[in-house]
Amino acid sequence: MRLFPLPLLSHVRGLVLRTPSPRMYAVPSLAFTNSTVSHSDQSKEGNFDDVKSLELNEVGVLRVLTTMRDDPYLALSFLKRIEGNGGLPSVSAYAAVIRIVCSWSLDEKLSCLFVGMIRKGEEKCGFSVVDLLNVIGDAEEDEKLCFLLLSRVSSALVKAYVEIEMFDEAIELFRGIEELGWDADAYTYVVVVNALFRKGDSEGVEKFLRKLVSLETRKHCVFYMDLIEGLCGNEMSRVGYILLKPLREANILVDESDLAVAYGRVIRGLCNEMKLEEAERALLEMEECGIDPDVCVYSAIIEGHRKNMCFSKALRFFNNRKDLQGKRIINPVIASSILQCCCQMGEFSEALDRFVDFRNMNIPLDRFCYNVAFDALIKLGKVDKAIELFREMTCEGISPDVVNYTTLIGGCCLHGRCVEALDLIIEMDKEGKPPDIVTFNVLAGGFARNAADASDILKLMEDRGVKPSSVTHNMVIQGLIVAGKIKEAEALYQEHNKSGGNVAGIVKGYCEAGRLDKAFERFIKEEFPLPKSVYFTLFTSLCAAKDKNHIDKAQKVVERMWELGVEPGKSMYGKLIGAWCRVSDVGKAEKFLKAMKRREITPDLFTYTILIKTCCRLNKLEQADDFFRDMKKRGIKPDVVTYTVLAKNNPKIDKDMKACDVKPDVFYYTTMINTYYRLNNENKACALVQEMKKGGIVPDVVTYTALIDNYYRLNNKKRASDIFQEMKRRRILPDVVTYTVLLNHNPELDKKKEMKALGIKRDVHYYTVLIHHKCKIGEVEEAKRIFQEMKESGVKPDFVSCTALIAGCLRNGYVFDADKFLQEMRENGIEPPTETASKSVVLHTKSKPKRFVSRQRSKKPILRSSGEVQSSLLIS
DNA sequence: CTAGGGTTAG
Repeated sequence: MRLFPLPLLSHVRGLVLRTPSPRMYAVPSLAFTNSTVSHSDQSKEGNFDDVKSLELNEVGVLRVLTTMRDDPYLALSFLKRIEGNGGLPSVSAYAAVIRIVCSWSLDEKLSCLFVGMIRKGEEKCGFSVVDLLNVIGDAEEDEKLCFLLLSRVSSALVKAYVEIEMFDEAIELFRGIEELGWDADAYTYVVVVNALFRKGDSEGVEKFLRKLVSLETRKHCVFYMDLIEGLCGNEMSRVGYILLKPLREANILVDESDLAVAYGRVIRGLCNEMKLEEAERALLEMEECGIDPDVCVYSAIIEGHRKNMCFSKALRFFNNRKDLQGKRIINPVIASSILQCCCQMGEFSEALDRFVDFRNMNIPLDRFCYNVAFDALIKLGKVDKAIELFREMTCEGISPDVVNYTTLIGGCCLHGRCVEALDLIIEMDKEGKPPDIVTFNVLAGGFARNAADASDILKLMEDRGVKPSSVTHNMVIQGLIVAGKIKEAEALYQEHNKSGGNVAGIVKGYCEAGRLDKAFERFIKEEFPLPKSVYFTLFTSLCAAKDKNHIDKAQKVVERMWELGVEPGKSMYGKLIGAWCRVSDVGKAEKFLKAMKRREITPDLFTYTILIKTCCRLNKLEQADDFFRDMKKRGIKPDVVTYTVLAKNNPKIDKDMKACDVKPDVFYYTTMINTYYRLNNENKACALVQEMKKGGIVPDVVTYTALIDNYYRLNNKKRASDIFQEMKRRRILPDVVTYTVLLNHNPELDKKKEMKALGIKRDVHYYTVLIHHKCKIGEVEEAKRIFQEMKESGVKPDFVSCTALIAGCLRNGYVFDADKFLQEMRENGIEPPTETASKSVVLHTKSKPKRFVSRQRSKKPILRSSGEVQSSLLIS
């Protein structure tokens, strides 16, 4: 942790204003005679080489140092040089240098000096730190000056101790300073808090802070502002946050704007440290005190969530803030964060809608916002619109920069519009914003993947003096493979792979082209370590695949990295185990886990949680328990997520969780409550609802939906609809699942309009309930129509929905339709059902593919074969 | 280098 520099503090204290010239090693030989040195002599000649031979006596050294009063760097190097030559500067020499350095406010240098001294040790120095302080003190006659000097020196010493992690010494020394009534500045306090913090002494921190705001030791407002700045600038925003409340209550920050600044700083600090929950809490607190947060606070929180990959949290925050909806205070920074969130979630149309909204609200938008917007258009395949928007931006007076152009050029290339891409390059030249290497790389790669001649672009680059790099070649090679031009890719590879960096393009190209086996084949042949991104791309593609064969290969990638001594990223282990879990092969996962342990790699919380979840899903409860014990044994503390997974099968785990001081949240309670209802223990479930509310945890849509579902299951329609009303009263909007539950228990009530009004799209679950119901009451035509409607609205049928329809057709004698849909299902390679919801189906469909094949081959009348299918499908 | 949790359908 770096404590320096603290620019604001230095500034406030009026430091660093006088900066001596950084002249370091030009040193006069005259210094070694006992005569006085004049400044004009200093640069004349020589160095300190004669120090050893000269046997400078103490008086001599001191006298020389006196002449260096105006040049602290010179004094420092003089001292260093004496030491370097095996000399032993006296305590007085040190004292003299320190006084010089101090008078120039070079606090950092001072600390360095102390660090060196402490490292060297008392023995080797010939004096102790206390000796030194005494000498320094004695040499200053003016009491007031002495006071100041010692304060500053001890502060630097405290800092030095912290820097070499001698926390106790630092704290002790600081207490000494306090007792003597010396004046330590805010910066020193920051250092001491840092020491306590790093020692893990949270009680000490609190005590320290309490004292700091107590009446006897109260300081000036500026001090506290500096303190907060220092804490937040050094990753101790939490401490800064703790400080706010007492400061406010003791009315120390009288000026409201100071309080606003302090809160703002703490919130921004918390966001930087990714402590978003606390940041939001601080924001609430701030508002409760009647302080208006400024726009930077909002953008910090939104951007913090985004960087944390919590996109929906960012959006939720934005949507729920009234003042942000009041449009008044949205600035381009917030706007671009929000747009980017949408894009990173893959919601490109949403991003565009919001962009348009922003624009209609007359919010000033900058080229960052525009860039996200036309990138979104490109991702949606609307290149023309993207170009249009690009032009509009220019009309709005924002002239595009190289990045804007590059985005657009990449977009053109991605959609096969190389000519336009090239036109844009020409335009860039005309506008005096010549393309850089990134632009050219994008263009060359884009040409290649569109089967255009990328070598033209390479030539163009050369002519321009932009030298193609290995990145360029990789992008072209990758593009060629994507375009299916394997031979050309290989040729280019042969030509440029001298440094060995271009397999990347080959492997990535095959990955992108979906030819994972080919990619793996090339990869495994390489004898030498590859760039990390290659391992990662290949590994990720293999992991994402559905069959075990590919996951096996993903594992080989990791093993290869081990062999070659390339450190796989931490996340790769967890991802691989996650992949094995996804295909329900806990055996393989466990085997790999053992290999990890042999390498002394401890699986992390995520990994254990995935394993436990999978075991629970597969009903291997003892094994889940084994993992649970194992993680505890290894000192990995299960968190609320782990407990949620366990609670699904074993609600009694609640005791253990509370014993471990893990706080339940709304997810956890929802699971628990649901589990107890399923176990027919309504009392316990109700008790939990109360406990949750008492604990200040607010039930959300999911909780309410679960409650509604469970009361319908208990045949208590009244209670179910009461809960639905309560939910509405609390302004918690139902979602598609809520409506699915309602529909499932009241199949006649398709609340199509109501949903539309709320902007809720019907999903595959919802349609399935509809289809199933229509089939059940014999309205197969209607079911077919709904199935069609579903497809037309862009909702992909899945295994369950198809099965429902086919079964319904068969049951009602629509044999031809059943066959038609069956075939359609096969053609679409319908994904197998996922997760627990369809566990029973998985079990029953294991033998299904065979039957499908035999049916196809036999070409016998549909009736018979459908009968076969029927037997496997109609198990309820 | 975006890995883990809650509610719904046959």
